[in-house]
Amino acid sequence: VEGVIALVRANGGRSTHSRRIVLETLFDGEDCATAEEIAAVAQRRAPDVHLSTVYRNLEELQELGVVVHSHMGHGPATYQLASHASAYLICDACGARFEAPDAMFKSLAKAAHEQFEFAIDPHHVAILGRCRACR
Amino acid sequence: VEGVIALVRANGGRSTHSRRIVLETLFDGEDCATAEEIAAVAQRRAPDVHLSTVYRNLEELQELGVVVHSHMGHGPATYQLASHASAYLICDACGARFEAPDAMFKSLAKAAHEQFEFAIDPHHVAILGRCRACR
DNA sequence: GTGCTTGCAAACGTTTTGCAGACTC
DNA sequence: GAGTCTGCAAAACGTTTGCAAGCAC
Repeated sequence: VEGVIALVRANGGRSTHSRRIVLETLFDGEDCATAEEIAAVAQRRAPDVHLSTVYRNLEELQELGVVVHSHMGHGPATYQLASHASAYLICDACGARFEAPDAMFKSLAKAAHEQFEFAIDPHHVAILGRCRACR
Repeated sequence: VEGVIALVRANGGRSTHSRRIVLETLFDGEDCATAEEIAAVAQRRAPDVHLSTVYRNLEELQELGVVVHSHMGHGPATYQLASHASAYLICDACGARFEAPDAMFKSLAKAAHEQFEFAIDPHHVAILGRCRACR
């Protein structure tokens, strides 16, 4: 937490109350929260932390490489610490979420590189499909 | 084109001017158009075809299995005939789009099924990453 | 005091919805 | 005539932006 604040500072940023609370929320909370969820939790500690401030801080933290976002099917984007990032499988019908090990994407990554010289980022968008129960 | 209209009818739908034009646009146009693009093309033939009508028709055609949509990175969703559906790789930086053969997803599909009994739909969301030029 | 940050409100782009009239059957 | 479909306007949704006041340094 303090380490990130130091990094923010090293890049000309400042150590503000809101920034700290957003960061703490990210470290405390479960993985993969939407901006709105993060704001809600942060507001329990400081009611004035505004949703737009959360968005702005998340964007800055992404530029610093501390945070990444991913698109989980149809809903809003979710944010998490870069160190916790992972790929997900999401059921289109019931929303069930499975954390997919990176190894699962190895051969897709290889094929994409061989055929198109394309480097996939499996964390950035969740793969949609159908879970067992919904099939 | 007529076949789909027949299918629509079989499901209690009606053969309207707008419906026909949206369908023709889908068959004529290139793959993967946004709702707005489809509306723009349709409006060249019939200026009154409204964007919301396009959305409504696309949704109905999806329920019938004639059309599918996919999410192409950050932009709006795109629509295409189910028979033309394919997976895509999209460069996060420049937007370059590569059509990925389904075979590329075979081992990911297998792994997802073995580990989670999850059936992936590789067409529904494009895989993001970086193309050669942007790396 | 400089200038980064914030809260708020208002805009944005995409998609959905409510409604009265128009159309298909 | 019954019921679907349309155009339009307005709302909804997630996200971004402009601005004046506030805070960190």
